[in-house]
Amino acid sequence: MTETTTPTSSNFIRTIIDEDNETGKYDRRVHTRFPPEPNGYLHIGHAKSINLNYGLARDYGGLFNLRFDDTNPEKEEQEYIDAIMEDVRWLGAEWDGRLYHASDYFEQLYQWAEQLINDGKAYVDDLSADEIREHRGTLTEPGRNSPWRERPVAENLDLFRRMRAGEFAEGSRVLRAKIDMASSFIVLRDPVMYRILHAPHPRTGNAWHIYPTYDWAHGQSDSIEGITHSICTLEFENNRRLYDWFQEALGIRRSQQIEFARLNLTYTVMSKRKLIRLVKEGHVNGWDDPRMWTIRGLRRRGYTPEGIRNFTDMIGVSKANSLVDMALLEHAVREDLNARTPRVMGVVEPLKVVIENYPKGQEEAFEVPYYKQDKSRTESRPIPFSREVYIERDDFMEEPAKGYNRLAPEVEVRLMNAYYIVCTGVVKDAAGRIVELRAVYDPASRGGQSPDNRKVKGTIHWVSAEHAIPAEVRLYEPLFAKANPEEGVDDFVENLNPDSLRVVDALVEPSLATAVPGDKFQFVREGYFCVDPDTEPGRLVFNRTVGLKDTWR
RNA sequence: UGAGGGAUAGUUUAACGGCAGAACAACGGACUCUGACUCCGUGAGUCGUGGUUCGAAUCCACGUCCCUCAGCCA
Repeated sequence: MTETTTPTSSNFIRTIIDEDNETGKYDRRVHTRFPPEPNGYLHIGHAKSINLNYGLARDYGGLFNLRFDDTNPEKEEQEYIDAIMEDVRWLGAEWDGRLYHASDYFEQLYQWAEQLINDGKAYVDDLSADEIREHRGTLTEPGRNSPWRERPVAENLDLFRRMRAGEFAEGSRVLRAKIDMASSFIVLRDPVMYRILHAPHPRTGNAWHIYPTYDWAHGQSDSIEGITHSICTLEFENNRRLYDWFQEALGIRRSQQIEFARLNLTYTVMSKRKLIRLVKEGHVNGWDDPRMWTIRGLRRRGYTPEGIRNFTDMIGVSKANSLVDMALLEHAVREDLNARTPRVMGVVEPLKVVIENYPKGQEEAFEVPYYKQDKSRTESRPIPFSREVYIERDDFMEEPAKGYNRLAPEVEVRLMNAYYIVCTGVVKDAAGRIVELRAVYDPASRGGQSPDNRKVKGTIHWVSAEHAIPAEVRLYEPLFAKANPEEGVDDFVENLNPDSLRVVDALVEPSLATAVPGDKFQFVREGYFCVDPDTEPGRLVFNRTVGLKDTWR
């Protein structure tokens, strides 16, 4: 019941794998990987990739690796490595001991580079970064060969070894593949394989003074690990030619790169740079702010791995650029939460109701099941009732609109699981604001059903004033006011939604006193809520994960 | 404007020469001690123009529009 699955529909990648299995291209092996660079936190877009790669391995009886693409020590940190592992694990992707780092292969990569030099397929270039750019040409004009392109093998070898030994200054030389300066694929115009960086690496320390570039490291790492289908995003389509060139030039085990469209979601931005700005400039309270679509943010907000998996299954995979409606994500998580959460009562914006004919000092309790949606579950708890209760401010209208079937003067409604009440009076303050309601109840309707079977228009939730416990409730709206945060402004932060967070003082039923961070509930008629880690003894804090669908209002 | 990719309901996708289907969203109804859930129903689509074919979203040609590439980032 907690596992809500949508059957994974076919997609172009599965079609490719099916064909490969038919032709025996990889001996019917399927081996995928998720290759994050440890320079930031994972977000919902990464979840798409993780679920895709892991799901493929799982469904085809294959293997899934987690591999850190740690080729740039200037940007990468151990802190991110730890956080990423935690998030991948939480999402449910199991790498079963196959945790690797591109840095594990630095020595092998170095040996292969020497092989390419010996084969006349790589050379040390003394040009500066600016000069290399000038020689590269443009989209419409071919590049020019570097004057160092025809260096003898022995000299290349000597220079490359000394680069490794740390003899040269950063930027003074690079190792380049010797391909074709006139190629229409700019990535093939003698791409850089190694740059000199006198920076300590989180894993290899000071062992290296040269570091491989992405293009040089990635395909070879795939080959070493026996990856069959190396899935990445669309912007690497041109790089595939280089990916193939390196594996062919080396004569090593082949793997194939397949590109898919990255996730774009309404009301969000996905670029690392922009995510970092949101955090660094304090527009949100950290990477795990529940308004963020980072894995940590979603987790804190109350999203579940199953809900996220639902979502990634629903959106599918293709090569067309797209913008997914946030409503899909919300639907996916509601579906999961609906199945798994206990139903409790919490009043988000309380309005007191005094039941005048209920004896002062009297109290009673109603035993109410937690899981009305799941007949296999029988847990329940007592909910206390007394003369004064709080109901939702929204559940009363002094002059009810047409079609409104909640409480109003002279109108009878059911207090869920308790009694029928009729509103008999409205108390206002000097400013005319309603501060309290008077009502009478029907003792014969105990439990929420009247012997005469008369119907009431509505059923509303409540808490006993005397027994309810206060809770801070954080209500969220999208972080941006526009579905496309870039729309109509120079800088996306101008589209930040000033009302993305609203904090209210709520009252919840006493059974919630023992709730601990991470616990999830449906506050009946209000939405799904999750206990926030800010909770301390005596101070309950809830996040509203997502509201219920509402066909009224 | 060199090269590489892409275009199917409002959104995301399926269909691989043979009935254009689903989910989300919208709308209507049934049910209901959650205006939820569930169920039923409605509207809504092949970028354009030609061609091949008994038959085209699918194959071909020519267009249009969108995305990517000129980091010693990934």
